[in-house]
Amino acid sequence: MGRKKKAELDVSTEEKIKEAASKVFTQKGYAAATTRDIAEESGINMAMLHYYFRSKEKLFQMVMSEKIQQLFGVLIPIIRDESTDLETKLQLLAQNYINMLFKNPDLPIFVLNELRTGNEGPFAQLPVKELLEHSVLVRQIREKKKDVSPVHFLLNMLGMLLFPFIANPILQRAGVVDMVAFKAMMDERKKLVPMWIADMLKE
Amino acid sequence: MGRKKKAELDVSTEEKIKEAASKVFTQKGYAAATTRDIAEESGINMAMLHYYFRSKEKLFQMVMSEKIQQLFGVLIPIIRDESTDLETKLQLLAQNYINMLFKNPDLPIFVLNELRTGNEGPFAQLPVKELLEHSVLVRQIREKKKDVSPVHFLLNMLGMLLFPFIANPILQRAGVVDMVAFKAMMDERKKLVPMWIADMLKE
DNA sequence: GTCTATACAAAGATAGAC
DNA sequence: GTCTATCTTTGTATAGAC
Repeated sequence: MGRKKKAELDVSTEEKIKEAASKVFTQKGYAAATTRDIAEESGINMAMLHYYFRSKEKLFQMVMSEKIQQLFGVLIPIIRDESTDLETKLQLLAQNYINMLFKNPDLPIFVLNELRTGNEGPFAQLPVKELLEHSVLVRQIREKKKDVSPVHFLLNMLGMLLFPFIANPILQRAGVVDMVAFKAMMDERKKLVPMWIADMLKE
Repeated sequence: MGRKKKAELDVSTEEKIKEAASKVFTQKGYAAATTRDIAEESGINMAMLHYYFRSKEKLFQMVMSEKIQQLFGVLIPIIRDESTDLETKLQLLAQNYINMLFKNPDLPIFVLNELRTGNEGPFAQLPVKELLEHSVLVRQIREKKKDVSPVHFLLNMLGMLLFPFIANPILQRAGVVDMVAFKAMMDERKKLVPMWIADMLKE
């Protein structure tokens, strides 16, 4: 049994901790999550947390970096693709983003809230400025619509995709939709949102 | 000096605590906020917190109720107004909501995050179902556009209004906009968003 | 009503045995 | 590498004097 091997047959302890941390941090937020929660969730004890990661803070940084990648990573290749036209990009963005959000419904609020309350670090990774000002998508938008800043349309797009997931808990609790109806609605939006945005870019 | 009088010349202790609590809870979130923070911020000591409110939790409930009112209260009278037409409503919603969000930029993520992480209570106050299914605004939308659920348009509207404020910290840190540019952009959106929504409702 | 001092619990970190 | 037991700090709640 190689003790220091990184890739074991079963999931390594380090990986188990990371997964548990990811789950607990996302559900409760950084401040409310305790190392005891995480230890329990991963089936090991607190001493191991300290052995692998040195502190709650370090562990959180690790999780956060991944989450930010999850939240924006899908978008980047599509935005930069030279070979697809604007309409195609809008459709791909809507489909991929909604699919990703179905798998990680808590992600947006969690990330944005942690950012807001001070844990800012890992955002430096993202080439936000380039994506919003010099990407292929932005160039294509500029060609179509010269009198309004492309940033408006990107905010519209993301807002229309993300906001329903943010509002979902409220909608469900109020009985406006159940899980099935919400899923159906978001599937409709995969077609509707790109269409609406395309219309905004006309004339 | 009437000791039990509620309305004094200067701000009452109770009010000072509430204001401090509002500030600290909003900035840090429930879990990260401490009663020590709040006491210090309000210039009094922790014992007073317990004297006026019985616990951190109770104090939070109080703050939260107000926040939810702030976040949705402006919208309700506009949505229910029998005397205005659809276009007017869209314009009023955009203007009033953006103005409110300028004054309380942290509000949306804070409230939605606290809701997400479990403090659900005070949302029962809001007549969400009625507003989204039987309000005057919804009726007016249905008359214009019969083949798509009104909920889609309300999500679009709120998404386009709220999301920029949610994304603002990221935009500013990335250097896409500064405070002045963001303000200018949101002022543009007061006209643009109602226009876009109106276009979605055409034909 | 307001303060100082303190009880009590929870949480992060770590020592030391195996 | 992994565990149990414990130290230390921080946070909520409260007792008791004024």
